Amino acid sequence: MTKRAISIATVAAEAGVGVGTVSRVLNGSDQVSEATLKRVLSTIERLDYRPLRSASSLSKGRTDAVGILVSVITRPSVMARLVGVIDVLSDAGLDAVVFNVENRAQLDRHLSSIIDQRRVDGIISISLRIPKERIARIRKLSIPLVLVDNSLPNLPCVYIDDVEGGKMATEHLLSLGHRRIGFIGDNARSDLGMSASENRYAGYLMALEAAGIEPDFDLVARGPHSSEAAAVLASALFELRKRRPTAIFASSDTLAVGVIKAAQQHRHKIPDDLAVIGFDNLEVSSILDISTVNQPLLESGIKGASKMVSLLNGEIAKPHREQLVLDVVPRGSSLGIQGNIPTKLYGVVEGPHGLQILQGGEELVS
Amino acid sequence: MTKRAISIATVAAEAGVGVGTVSRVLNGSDQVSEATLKRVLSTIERLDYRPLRSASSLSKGRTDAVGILVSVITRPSVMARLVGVIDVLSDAGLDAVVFNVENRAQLDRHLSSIIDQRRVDGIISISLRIPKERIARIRKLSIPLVLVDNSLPNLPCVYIDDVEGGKMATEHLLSLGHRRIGFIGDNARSDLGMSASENRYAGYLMALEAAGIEPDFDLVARGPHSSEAAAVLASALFELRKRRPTAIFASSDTLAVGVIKAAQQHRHKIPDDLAVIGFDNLEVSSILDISTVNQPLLESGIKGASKMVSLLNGEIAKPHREQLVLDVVPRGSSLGIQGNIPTKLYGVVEGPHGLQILQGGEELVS
DNA sequence: TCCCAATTCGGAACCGGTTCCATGGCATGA
DNA sequence: TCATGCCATGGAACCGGTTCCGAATTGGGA
Repeated sequence: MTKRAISIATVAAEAGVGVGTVSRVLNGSDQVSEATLKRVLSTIERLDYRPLRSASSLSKGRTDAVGILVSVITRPSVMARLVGVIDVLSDAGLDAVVFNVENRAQLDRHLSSIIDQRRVDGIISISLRIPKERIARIRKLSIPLVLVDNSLPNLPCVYIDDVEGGKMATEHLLSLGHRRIGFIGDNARSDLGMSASENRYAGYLMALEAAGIEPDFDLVARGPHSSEAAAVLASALFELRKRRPTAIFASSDTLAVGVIKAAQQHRHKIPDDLAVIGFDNLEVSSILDISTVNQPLLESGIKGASKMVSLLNGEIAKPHREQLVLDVVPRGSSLGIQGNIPTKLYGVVEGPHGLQILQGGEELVS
Repeated sequence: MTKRAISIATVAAEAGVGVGTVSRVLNGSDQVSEATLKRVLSTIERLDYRPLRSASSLSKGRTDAVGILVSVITRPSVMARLVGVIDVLSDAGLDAVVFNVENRAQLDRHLSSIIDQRRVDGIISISLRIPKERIARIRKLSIPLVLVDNSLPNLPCVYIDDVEGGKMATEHLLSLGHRRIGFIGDNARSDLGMSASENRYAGYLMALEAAGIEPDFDLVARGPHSSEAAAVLASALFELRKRRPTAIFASSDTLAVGVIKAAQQHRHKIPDDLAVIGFDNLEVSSILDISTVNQPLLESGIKGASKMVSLLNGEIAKPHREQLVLDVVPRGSSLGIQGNIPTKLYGVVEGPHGLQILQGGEELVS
């Protein structure tokens, strides 16, 4: 309706060169003489010309965008990974197209639209299991696929050993002398294949067995992934009275928060009456002084996206499959040492309108 | 390298029709006879053909993608809005391209690349102020722009009245008899223009003035947006001994968590020694029984994205500028009523391997 | 039986870049 | 001086869809 947007032809005409030359300038070819380069660049500048993305996508045969499949995105752990992924892609000049997946049907719909329409150059899957037949199809089209927080043979992925993590958490409680250790985890969701909680449960069982303790399934409870649900489940475990657990391993910090809240309601002192350990080392566990198993969340996203960038550059992702390390972070909820608030580098100063902590003390990522 | 992907020409040849006809079938034109329609459809099915996104983008002149600019994405409040946006866009068949913005330079870089290369059809900005000159440019190119958690004249936006919210929170504390009310908020960040905390502070001052209370700037503190920082600041306020606040308004729930933690460390009973109210009504405030001001986070994303969908369909976004309502959610941290854990619909049942809360009781969004 | 309008359809032109090939100019070496 | 070769360059062909125009077919009415 208004005047037509300037195209590469306009620039070429204006600069008195051919379209090929302008294209070469845009793509930084060295086949252009100094003088022409300068002239074309100044024309581009003067006309404020930018090549149209979809046109270059069409002829180049790639989109410079990466699709990110994310399970229930609201979980803080998932989010941390996502942030890592987005930041790396953005630095590499790639668009991050995010697809939120909440059930199997959505997963299928998104996958087929992504794959078949080639709207992205690669796919990163976060905390999600992709069905076998889809993987085969992706392979056949040779679209790079990277798994984050998941592992499959022959595919580049970044993952942790959830079984080992569950074992570590349980061993921590065992080492403190606990024998009746409860487990609170997520409902198994076979549709999306988020198996972290169940794997941690497996580790829990292994640790108990190694310690010669018969597992008591009355101390095991599962529910939706929310603090509220965990609190309800913990309350149910407390109803066992004498037979109640002296310690609980919650398969994520979000659940651990609920457990602690329930314990407070029931007037159980932490950690004397009930020790608690969570998983993930979310910010909330630090401030609430909850023991946990640390896993590098942000890092998993960063490493996963880096692999994708390598693959798109035709390189081979250096460590093809990468397992990140876990470590127990003991805090007040199991040790009972009154941990002080971590002041880190924070320095409180007198500001213009009250007290102030100056920025930069903040844990900035990049 | 391998056999060339099938194109619309292949389908046309195979079905014995012209490319135009195939295109009409793809786009649901009614200018196609029943018989041809069926034949083309079956050919498409047989060849498993899908039109290439970038090709159709080029000729249609649109990308069917929306750019989402997000401030520091890690904040739960921002995340909730983002989820709302993504879900609505996804339902409308639009790609969500997410850009994480952590400083002014990034904002500029992303904006120019988005706008100039026309890689998206519209832009949604979440909790972010777009510089005036950029807005002008976006307007000139007539690219739809929707603001979420921000408001500017003549632009479609979804927002709340932060000043009013700050007033409501403070009035809640005043109504409980508190006179020495502290404020803990974020550092002002002029670069990204996230002014929510400062606006809530303005409301705090207004409420105090309306109650005839002289503001005491010794009770005001600002720092980075984290629980840890808030805990440190709250501790500093407690050092005032006799002059210390009897209540604190934290400009977000994340900060309120830190305040409560600090109070516990200092052996201040909540709410008797110290009442606390936050802002946002995050999940954590519910489980920790923290009073707060509820704002519809998910809804803001949903409404913002809906406006975008309307705009892209050439319609006019119905309520052009939409202000969402706030309401105080009084909980234990100010009222002191021992709120029980909200059990909602949760029913605990005996599962195959321990107790279980069946899914569906979970607060599913869509 | 003939004419006109409506319906359906084929295919060229086009969207705006990229790439490859042919060309012309210049320098170098014999 | 001429042959050789390299480098810079113009421009056609192409990427894979969409759209529009003109043609062919059909049906109905006179």
